[in-house]
Amino acid sequence: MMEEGCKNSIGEGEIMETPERSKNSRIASSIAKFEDSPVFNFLNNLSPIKPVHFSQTINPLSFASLPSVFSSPQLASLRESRLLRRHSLSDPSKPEFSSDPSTRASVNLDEQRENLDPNFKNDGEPSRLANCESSIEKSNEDVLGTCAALVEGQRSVNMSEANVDVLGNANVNSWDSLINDASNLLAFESPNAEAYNKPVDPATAFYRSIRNAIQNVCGERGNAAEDMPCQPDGEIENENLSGICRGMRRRCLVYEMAGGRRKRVEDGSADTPLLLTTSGSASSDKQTARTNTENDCYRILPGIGLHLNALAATPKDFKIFNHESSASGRLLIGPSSSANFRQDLLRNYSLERENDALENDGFVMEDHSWESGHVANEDINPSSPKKRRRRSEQGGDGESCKRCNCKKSKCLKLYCECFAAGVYCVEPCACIDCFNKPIHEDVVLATRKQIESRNPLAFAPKVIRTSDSPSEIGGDDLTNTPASSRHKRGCNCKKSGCLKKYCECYQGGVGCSINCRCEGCKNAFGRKDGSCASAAEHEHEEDETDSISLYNARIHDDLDSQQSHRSFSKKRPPRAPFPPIGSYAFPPPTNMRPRCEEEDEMPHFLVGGGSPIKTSSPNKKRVSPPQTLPGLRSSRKLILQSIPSFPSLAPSQ
DNA sequence: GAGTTTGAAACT
DNA sequence: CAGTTTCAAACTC
Repeated sequence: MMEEGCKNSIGEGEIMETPERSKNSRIASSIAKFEDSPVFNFLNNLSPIKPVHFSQTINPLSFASLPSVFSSPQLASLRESRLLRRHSLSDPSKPEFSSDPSTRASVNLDEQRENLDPNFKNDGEPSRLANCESSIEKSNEDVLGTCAALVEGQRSVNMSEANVDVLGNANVNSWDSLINDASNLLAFESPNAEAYNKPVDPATAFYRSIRNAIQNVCGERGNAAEDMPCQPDGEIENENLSGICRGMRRRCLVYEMAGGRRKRVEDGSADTPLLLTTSGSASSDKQTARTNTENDCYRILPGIGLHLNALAATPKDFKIFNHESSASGRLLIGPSSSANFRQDLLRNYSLERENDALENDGFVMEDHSWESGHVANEDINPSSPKKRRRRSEQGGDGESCKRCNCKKSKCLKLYCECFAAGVYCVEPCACIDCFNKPIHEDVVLATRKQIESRNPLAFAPKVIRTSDSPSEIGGDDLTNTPASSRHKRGCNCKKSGCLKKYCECYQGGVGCSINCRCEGCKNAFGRKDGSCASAAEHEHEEDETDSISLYNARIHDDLDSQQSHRSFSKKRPPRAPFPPIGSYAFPPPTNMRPRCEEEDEMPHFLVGGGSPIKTSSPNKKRVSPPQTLPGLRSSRKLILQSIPSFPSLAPSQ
């Protein structure tokens, strides 16, 4: 059907070309004859091409980051110019200029097929092409498998180096090499003629190896591989990989959503890489259909652990993050765009794999890295309709991305959620005079450094796990309750009763502790005085006894699985490294350790002595969030992921 | 959408 | 360290 559709499409394409040559009556006449031919009619009756299929075919890895690549300014302009070129040659009324993406995709498909096989049009051998496409797809799968092996290998490395800075040299080398490979895979599809033609650099070598593999599969096509679908358009300007990387820089913090699907525990999702997805422009992103599905979104995880600042955005949006949205574009603050790019490649690759797992098993363990209390909060405090409305107002599917509205801080203070979360502001932000943008990277980094000099933990997660010190827990079965996590500094609420999101503890989904200086604490997650929830909450609690039991059970299960997973090299790699954040002055000074679920262990420098963290659990009994499973999951997430990783801070603590 | 409330962050 | 101011999110109307 594909080949037929293609044939049909091409036939139409030729027809469509005719108006341009209307001056040539001879040609017009030929075309008229062709249109009247039975073959033409037959072709016309064939089903249209499914552009998506082709898109997937040429996107073997389906990296979620691809969209970003294509949405990068450079490439966007390239695409634009390409469109313009075609436009100048054809009648705007033709399908290829249709606003209908599918139509356009079809045309592009034709065009790419022509590139793929210059003889396609003339010799009319669609079946051969189809075979080749199929083979290419198969080859791509092989490539994907290879990449999977690479990633898996890297995971193993990371597993064995669980406590080693992911950005450490050893890993960096390994990751670099791996990601370079992935980058090359990406280059495979990039319109980057220069990168393609550049001889002998490792990236090119890898790319060519892929090309050769595909060529082998499509052997009969001879040198067709030289004209792969990814073959850059002739008009495309030369761009090196770094250029692509630049296009990848816009990233979204992915805020997972409470209602997200539950990931399979067995797959070690606990260490799901931080899936900081690239977002790119929505339109182009949609072409990477699979990676842009809702399924993907919920697995994309923010890279900031439980930093409350970032967390705040989670409940705020409470929607499955849709990295497809350009509105949600988010660029992590960091000096190395290429590093970010590579990390994204891996993250997105992991995402893809998770996707596969989901599709295959239909059950993927949910990573709640960010929902934590938010989920619960949202449920508990469903004042959210308004919030949701507000968020939707702010940007549709990109809701899950943090957007600030800073007006005076220039987004260079912790007031700014974006800044505090370690991400650059993006278009959807309503900030004014924003300096939290890549172009002001120096300023951003300097400011962050300054803030950190004032408070080294300023960018550290605010909600931390305190269950690592059982002796200080006071017998509380911390592992069973959200109480095992605490706001590291405590809140200072006076009027909200710690029942609104003004309260960072509440917002973080944790109970107040003796660290808190709150007044009239009624925190549903646990009061400062350790008392139980209010009477009303008790009633609610009783109503949900079963839910709480289930909740506790789940927590146990999660913890158990978490424990067991740690010993498995099979486990996913630690959450992908948070892109280097130069401003994170933690030694090593220029790199912020990725906050990964792997590192749930609260660094003792935080748990132990110098930390203001309360390890004691004032609440023997914790009130389960007034929701059942969603809340439970969220709580679990909080426990599992609220662990910051700032080992380098240990000395100061 | 505008205005108010709130508490963290920043400042003194 | 405490008090005050600034700020932006959360919230209300």
